[in-house]
Amino acid sequence: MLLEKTDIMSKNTFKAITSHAKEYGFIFQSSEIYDGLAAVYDYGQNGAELKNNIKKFWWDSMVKLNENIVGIDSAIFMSPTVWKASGHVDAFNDPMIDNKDSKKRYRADVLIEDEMQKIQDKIDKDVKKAAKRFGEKFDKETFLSTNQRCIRRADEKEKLAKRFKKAGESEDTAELKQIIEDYKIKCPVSGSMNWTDVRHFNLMFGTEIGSVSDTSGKIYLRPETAQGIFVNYLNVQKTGRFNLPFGIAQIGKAFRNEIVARQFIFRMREFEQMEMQFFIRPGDDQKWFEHWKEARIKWHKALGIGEELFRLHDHDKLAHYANAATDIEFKFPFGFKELEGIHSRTDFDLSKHQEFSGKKIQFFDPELEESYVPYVIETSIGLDRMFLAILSAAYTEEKLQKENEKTDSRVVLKLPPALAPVKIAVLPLIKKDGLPEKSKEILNELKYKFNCTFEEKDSIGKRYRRQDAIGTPYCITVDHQTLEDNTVTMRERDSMNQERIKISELAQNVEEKVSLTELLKIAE
RNA sequence: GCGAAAAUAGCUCAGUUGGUAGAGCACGACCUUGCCAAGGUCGGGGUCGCGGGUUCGAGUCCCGUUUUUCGCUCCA
Repeated sequence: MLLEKTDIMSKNTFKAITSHAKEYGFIFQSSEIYDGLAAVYDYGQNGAELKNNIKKFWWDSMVKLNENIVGIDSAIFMSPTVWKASGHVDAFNDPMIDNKDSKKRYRADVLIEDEMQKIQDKIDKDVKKAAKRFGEKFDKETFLSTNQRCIRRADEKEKLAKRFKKAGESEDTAELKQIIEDYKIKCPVSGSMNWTDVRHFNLMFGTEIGSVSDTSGKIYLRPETAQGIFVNYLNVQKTGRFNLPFGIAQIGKAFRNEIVARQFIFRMREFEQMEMQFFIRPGDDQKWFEHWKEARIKWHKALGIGEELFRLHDHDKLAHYANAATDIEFKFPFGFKELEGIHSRTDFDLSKHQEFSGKKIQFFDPELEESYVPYVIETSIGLDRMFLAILSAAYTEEKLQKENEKTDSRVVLKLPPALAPVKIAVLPLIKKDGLPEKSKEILNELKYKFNCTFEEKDSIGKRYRRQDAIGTPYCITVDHQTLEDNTVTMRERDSMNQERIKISELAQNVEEKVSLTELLKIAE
C-alpha cells in the first residue's frame, strides 16, 4: 500500500530518460547491430504508438477542427528548382574554415567580408581626419580621388571584392583559402593564421534520380516540408475552392546533413515535421501571427504536462523569409530549446515560386476585387522534439513507502492518457482457475476500441510496474470474484488507486479518460 | 568538424602487474505465492564495439576506426 509519494524529478536526468526509452521499446539507435548510424534513430513498438498518437492529436486539432484547414501529403523528392527558389541552395551551403589554434570555426565568406570592411574603415578614418583638418573647405570626393593612401586602399578593396565574388560564384574553396592567406587574415581569437582548408557544408542531402550517369538528375531530399505545401498552393486552393484565409497542413519527413547532430532525438539527420501554412490577405499578417501563436500555446498546454515547461522566445534576428518569428521553447532536461516555430513568412515563398516557375500564384480577392500573392503564417513543430518533450515531462521516479516501513521505488511515465501507447492492460490475478481465459474474453471485447495488452507472467505487482514504465493509464485485474459477479478492479496509473467496476461499464468508463476528444476540446 | 571521456550478457557494472570472461537484475521452463517489483530449482545468453600491432599469451598495452556522452562550433 502506498503511504507516501515523493516526487524526485531532480533525478530526471537525460541519461535516465534515454536508457528508459531504449529499455522499454520507445527508441532504438538505427542499425544498432552494425554499430549504429550517427544521429539516426528508430521508433520501437511503444515509440511508434506514442508518435502516432501525437500526430493524430496535431492533425485532428488542425484539420478536423478547422473548416478552413486541409491536410496534404507531398513527396520528399521535389524539383531541384524548388530549393533554388526557396533559398536553400544558397543558405544551406556555407564555406567554412577552422583555425587550428583557437579551434574556432568561421564562415570563410564572413571572414573575407570583415576584411573588406576593415579596409573601408581605414579609408573612412582618413576621410574623417582630413575633414577635421580642412574644415569647411573639405570635399570628400576630391579627397578620395587625390589622396594616394586612400586610392591605394580603395584599389585593394576593389581587387579583393572581385576575387571574392569570382571565388564565391564558382564555389572555389581553394581560392577562398588563398584569399585568406594572401590578405593575412587572422583568427580574431587566437590571432594566428593556422587555418584548415575551406570546406563546404551542404546541409541538404543529394541523390540522383533516373540515370546516374546523367548529371542533370541531381536532386535533394527535402530539408523542410513547407515547400511541398507552397508548390501545391494553387492545386489545393482551386480544387478545394478556398477563400482566404485558409491553411494547408502536412506531416512528413525532412532531412538535414547536420555537422553536429546530438542530444538523442532532439537533432537528427532524418526527422519529422508537422507544419501548417496559413494563407492570408497581405496586411493581416500581424493579426494572424498573434492568433496562431496563442492557438499553438493552447495546444501545448492542453496536454497538462506542466505550463512552466513552456516559454516563448521572440526572434531578434530573422531568417531571410520572415518578418516576425517566435519559438515555443520547451524545458528539456538539457535546458530550454526550440520545440515549435511560428513564422510570419510574408509572400516570400509564393513570390519566389512565382518568379522561378513563371506561373502566376495569386488569389483573386472578391471583397477587394483585386489579385495578390497571399501572405503566409507558418506553424512548424518538430514531431521528434514533441515526442522527446512529452517523454521527458512524463518520466518520473517515485519513492514509495510501504506498510511495513520498507521503501520502494517505481519509474512511471505519466503520459497524457490519450497519448499513451497502451490504454489498458488486462491482467489475470493468477495464472489458473480460468482467470487467464476470462481475461482474454474481456480483452477481445476491448481490443476493438482501445490498444490493449495482456500479461499473465510474474506477480501482479510486478506487472503493474511494467505497465507504469510504459505509461499505461489503466490496469484491469481479473480475480475470482470476477467469475462470480462480472466485476473487475481498475487500477489507475498515477494514483495507484483501485476501484471495482462492472465489466459492462468498463469501455465507457475508460473511454472518457483516454479519448483524444477530450484533449481536443481543451486544445481548441 | 575540433578537444576530452567512455564502450565487457537485454540493463547496471566488476574484472588485480597482461595468464582459461564474472555478479546482480532481466530473460526461458517448472514449482510456490497471490492486489503493488525482486521465493525455490534448473537453464539460455558475451569471438569484451570493430580492425590492426606488440607479446609465448591481450578485455587489460599501442595505433586506427565506429558509436555514445560532455565542452567548443553550427543551427531556417
